[in-house]
Amino acid sequence: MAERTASRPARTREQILAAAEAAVLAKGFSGTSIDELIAAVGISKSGFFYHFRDKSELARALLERYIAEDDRIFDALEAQADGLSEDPLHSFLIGLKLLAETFADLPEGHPGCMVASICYHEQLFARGVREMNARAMLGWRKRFRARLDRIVEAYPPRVPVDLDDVADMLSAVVDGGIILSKATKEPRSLSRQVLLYRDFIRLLFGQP
Amino acid sequence: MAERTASRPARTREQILAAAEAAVLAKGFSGTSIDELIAAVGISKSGFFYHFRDKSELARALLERYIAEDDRIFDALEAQADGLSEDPLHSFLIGLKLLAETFADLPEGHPGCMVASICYHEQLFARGVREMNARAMLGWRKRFRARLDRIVEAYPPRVPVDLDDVADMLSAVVDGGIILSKATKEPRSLSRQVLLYRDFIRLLFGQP
DNA sequence: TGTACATCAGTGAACGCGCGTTCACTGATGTAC
DNA sequence: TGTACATCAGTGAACGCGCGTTCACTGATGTAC
Repeated sequence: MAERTASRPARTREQILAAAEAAVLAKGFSGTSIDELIAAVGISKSGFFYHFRDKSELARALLERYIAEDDRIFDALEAQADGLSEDPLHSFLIGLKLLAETFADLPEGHPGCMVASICYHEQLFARGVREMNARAMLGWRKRFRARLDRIVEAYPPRVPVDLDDVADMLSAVVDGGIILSKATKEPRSLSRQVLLYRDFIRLLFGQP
Repeated sequence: MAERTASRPARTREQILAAAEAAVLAKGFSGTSIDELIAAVGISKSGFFYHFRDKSELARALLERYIAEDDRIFDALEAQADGLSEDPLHSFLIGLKLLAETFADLPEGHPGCMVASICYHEQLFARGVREMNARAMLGWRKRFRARLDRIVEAYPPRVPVDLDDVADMLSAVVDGGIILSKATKEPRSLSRQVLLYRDFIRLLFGQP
């Protein structure tokens, strides 16, 4: 019975962040109270303020954690795809397929994108948080753009496109697909949207 | 000087809704207080509760108004596009171009999609609001799907696709494009994403 | 090996402000006869 | 045309609860000598 208090090192902070992420994605930042977080984790209110100076520091940490985790996932997916094909187009297409499968494997559907949630709360946060959000989005652009640059060397696009826009479109389709899935309560929609983006890439760079 | 109180029929309700929409899209629903709305409109708190039983009725009215306005905009765009071409594919492509221009004409960028905002607050609202959200999204699917059905009669798609997914993709690209624009603070991104979706449609149904 | 001190990871109680909501009331306009 | 009543579009004051935040304190573990 004392296990709940035992064997709990600095993992409390991580538990707070996990509870906060789920709550914020489901109810928004202002809709999430510190009281409900400490109830979920099993600490006192002062325990929360030991880990975070104030609520806005929680927002910062939440976004930081989300971006790092997201980057980790993309790194792993890209490495896996690159191991399956040396051709830049095929590797990208494989990566998209893997991404779609990752999304399809979430039984309850994707819980939501923290970057998107913060976009719809932007006026609540200090400039630092909004800049972090922008950097994350631009980081994904850069990541996907690098792959597109290698693709166009071998496969000229069949219509003129701005490669930054094509890179951005993956972020847009994922964020939009999440909203589509959430609104319609059809968890599968998200992965189907990613596969449609994959069709676009195939049509755009595929041989005529 | 008394003009502020004069000539103000049932327009107060509309002013409350306009102020609420802007605030909710910028700060989230819980982050928007009734106090700030009545300050913006210039009425007392009881004046607010004369128009809305409670705050959750405001959410319902906000979503209802947003969906109606959105439908009105799409009706107008489609009518305009249909006036410019009788061919279903060309008309759809024209409509997408007009939509992109509409977005490009918003100097501050798109203020946000109420359906998306509510998705990221879903646990806050009663079932009725969430169902309204789902119906709105499915309504857009039906609207765009009807156009795609007419397109495939004349232009067989060059790769096999589910037309509901292709219809959904427009909603996803718009919602995702809004988030992309908001996060990066690049208002033009949204209309560029719509034009990329247009490229996809052209590639998908265009002659080889 | 023992003692002194520092740090870590919290507890418990209190505070005060802002929030959504209620209630009795009101002046202006509309309608019936 | 005048009077009685009803409805519309609010006002003003009060309430109480939940929220984020602060502050003094604490027991367990780590480190220096």
